[in-house]
Amino acid sequence: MYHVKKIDSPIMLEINYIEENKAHVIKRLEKRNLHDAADKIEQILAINQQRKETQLALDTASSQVNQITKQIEQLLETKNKEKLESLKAQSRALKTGIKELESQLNRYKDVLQHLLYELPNLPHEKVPIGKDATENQIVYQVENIPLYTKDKLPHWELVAKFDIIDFDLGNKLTGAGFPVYKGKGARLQRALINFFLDEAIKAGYEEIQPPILVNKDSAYGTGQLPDKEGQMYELVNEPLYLIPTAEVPVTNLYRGQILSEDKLPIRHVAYTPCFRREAGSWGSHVRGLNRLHQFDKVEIVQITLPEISYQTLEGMRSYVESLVQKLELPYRVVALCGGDLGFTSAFTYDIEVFSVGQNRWLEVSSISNFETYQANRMQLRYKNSGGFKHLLHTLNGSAIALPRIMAALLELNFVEGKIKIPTILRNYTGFDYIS
RNA sequence: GGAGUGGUGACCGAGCGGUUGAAGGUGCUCGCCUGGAAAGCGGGUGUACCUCUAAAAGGGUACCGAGGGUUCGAAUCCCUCCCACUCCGCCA
Repeated sequence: MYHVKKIDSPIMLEINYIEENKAHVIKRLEKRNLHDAADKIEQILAINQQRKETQLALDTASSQVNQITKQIEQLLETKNKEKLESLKAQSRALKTGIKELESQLNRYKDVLQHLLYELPNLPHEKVPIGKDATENQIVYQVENIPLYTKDKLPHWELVAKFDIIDFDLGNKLTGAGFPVYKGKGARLQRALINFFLDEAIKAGYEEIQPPILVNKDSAYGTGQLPDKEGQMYELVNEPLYLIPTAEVPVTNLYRGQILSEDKLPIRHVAYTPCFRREAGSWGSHVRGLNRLHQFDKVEIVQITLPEISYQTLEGMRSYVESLVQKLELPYRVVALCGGDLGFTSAFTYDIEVFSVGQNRWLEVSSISNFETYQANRMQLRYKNSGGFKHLLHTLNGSAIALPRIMAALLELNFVEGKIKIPTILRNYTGFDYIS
């Protein structure tokens, strides 16, 4: 059986913060519309109190045993057998109580760990108030959104017309949500991947090719577990998960590390396929490439000092914007409101491109600052010049997820019966049109 | 799949029942030396939890892959599991 490593420290760090900032924590959690936030926090603190009391009782008893052991050591040479035996008996008697206390303590720790693992990150103060996606705040939008006209086709019609992506073949091989890219469709996708990777490398990100299967420790580290249990594909004969995003393996590269300041910031880019079960989220609005079980994504990850992480977030945002600009796609940037914010994130920007064939915005990138949330779970820290250890901040962003970019790109550039490839991609595709 | 070796601190590496939170080294750090550096010399340098503090200092407990057992006492002995490496086989 696979055993998730129990980590004492992050739990306790976090619990102390909660204890000292109870009102603040509850208020922030309520921003997520977590209505029972106060109850949850009270419950956590109550169990923590019991944990402390048990710890104290256990330490006291253990200390007594240690005292007796020392006395025995001294007595070994004098041959006072009776005294020796009575001390041994005393120690044995204490032992049963110790065992009881130990198992009690472990129970409290387990419960506490579960409760804390199920607590989402605290939203940053700038996160807009709101209950769902409709209340996200648009922070930027291009001025001229292309007009939807009847000659604009949704991408699922275009890809069928030009025979570049085949959903039926995917159904045959695997099932819904696993499309087959063919010919110029495959080449366009590969061109985009290479373009995104090259751009990231130019921007100073180091490329990584991680495993696309990860173990439980990794999935807990970045917070996919326990929150997204059931959303990941899990192997039946090994306790491994197919990654839902490169964020998982790439961030976990640094799990358990104490980095020196001169190594920071860490900047990585990785291209990987991503796998998501998307259980219960299918409907007519997710036709074609809009939602898939397997898709390709280029992901950027940064690990930075806490004091600059929001600057870093802005940098990542403008980097992703530069990509959609170079692809000449109309886009907007939204700040996710409390109700729409992901479980692990403290602040998230979504980049959405306009789909002229569907007359709607499509999310192509999500750029988040997790602050210390993931670092805390992963025990990812740095040592400053004074020798003090602090948790780092982790961030990541899609740069960019392929399917919807592909969809928007095909739809926008379908003019006069053929699809024009954006100038910047032509060196990568080796062709200028799909016709 | 078969056979074997091994998992110790930021890192390398000793220890194989009591004075070991853990030798030695590297790294880091402070001081001396120097015009400055290198070398050299001397000192310091694990983590977490509990307790005590306004805070620090202090006190206690636990931790040598994980879990359990033996013992007054376990890094050291026993059991189970996990992981890594090596050789053979098979295979991209």
